[in-house]
Amino acid sequence: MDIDPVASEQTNKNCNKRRFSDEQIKSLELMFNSESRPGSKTKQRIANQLGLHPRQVSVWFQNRRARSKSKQTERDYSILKAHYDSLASKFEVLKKENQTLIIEVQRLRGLKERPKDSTSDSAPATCSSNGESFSLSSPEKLIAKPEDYYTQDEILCNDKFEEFKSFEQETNNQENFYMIESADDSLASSRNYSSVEPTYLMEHNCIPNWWELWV
Amino acid sequence: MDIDPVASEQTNKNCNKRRFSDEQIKSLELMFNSESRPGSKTKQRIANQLGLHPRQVSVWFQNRRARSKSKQTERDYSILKAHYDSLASKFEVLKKENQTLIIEVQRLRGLKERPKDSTSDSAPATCSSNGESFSLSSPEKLIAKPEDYYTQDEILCNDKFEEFKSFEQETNNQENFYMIESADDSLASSRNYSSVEPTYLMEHNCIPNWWELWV
DNA sequence: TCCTAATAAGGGGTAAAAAT
DNA sequence: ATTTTTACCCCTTATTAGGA
Repeated sequence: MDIDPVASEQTNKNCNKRRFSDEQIKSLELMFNSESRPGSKTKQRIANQLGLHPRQVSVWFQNRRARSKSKQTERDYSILKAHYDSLASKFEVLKKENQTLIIEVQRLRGLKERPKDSTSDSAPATCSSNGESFSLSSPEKLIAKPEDYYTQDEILCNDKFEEFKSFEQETNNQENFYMIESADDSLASSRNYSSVEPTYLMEHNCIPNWWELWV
Repeated sequence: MDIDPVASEQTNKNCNKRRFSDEQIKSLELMFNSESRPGSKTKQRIANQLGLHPRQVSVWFQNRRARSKSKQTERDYSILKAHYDSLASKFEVLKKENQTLIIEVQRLRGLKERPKDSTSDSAPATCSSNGESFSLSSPEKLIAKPEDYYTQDEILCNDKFEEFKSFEQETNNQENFYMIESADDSLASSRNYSSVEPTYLMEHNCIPNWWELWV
């Protein structure tokens, strides 16, 4: 009833899902690169060339387009993530500079109002080198800044993404570094780090991940 | 050798591509919500309940998991984008504050060294509003950033990034505003602040970011 | 009638359990 | 210890429903 046997060596009658040969795939990919949406006649030509039904060629291009699109979503993610990381880095730099400026302002004000003071030697208190102390909690404590909160918040989220997007992990120990400052309850959701399933999907672990909770 | 148990491999006589009924789908979805990877016996039970081959149930769950995973990527994207936006907004706030601080420092220094100065008359002179370059070079020029390497070639071809780009661009205006004060690095980079020792700020631009260390 | 989105199913590859 | 079975992943082919 269905498929005509025109160009089919393989019985296409039943849903024989034989993969196309490597050459066929190669040619199709080549055509796809030059034109992802060929017209009917082009498809017909391709079909004749490769010994496929025009219908198969059509379907192949459709599927190929869909595949391309879905792959692009992943690429979008990593690009956006790169931008996020970059921005986070800049954020940190800016924050440190901000701290420096605050200290400088204090120093200058001290100079202005008092002859000299040793308030400026408190500069590099917590923002020392190594990675863990990154999220130094509010170095601007000198002058109460309303922005103090966003450090942990942002960084934590960033790490969450690191966690659940990395395909191979094995490094579950770095959670400590933000746990240090997450002593308060505001980060209760971090319990999920232990259940983030590194291998593609959740295993027998039936705990839903945090991002699944609001679908 | 053949598999008699539940999930018999018996090829469906014909490729019944009929979609499952809405009821079947509904039940399956319900089961999936409670358990995305049912065991054989569960699948058998479901199959019996819904009048499907165990094989079909198995396949359905597999496909459903795959679907879930790919949707997850999209959700990750929007979550990440939300975080990006949030961080960007905080970045802007911080930047404005930074500018205020710079002006204040200038004012204080002016007070100290000269009787008076009008350094605070910086107006948004150059609000360039041209379009597409997301990786506009500016916002962080005040401190040389190694992350500037991501250039627009990765960005183009992304329709998803349209909003993203436009946001970046819209935040650009204030950057220019800020740049006025920091056109030369004499003020912007805290390097010149004599009292505070800010070398830790920008000496190691090429150090990988802390979150890159364990990706 | 073209398309896209969703989806059922085939088939290869693989890891771990079960059987030899 | 090896082979076989089983279950699952990934990717693919094909079908169906619906939109412009």
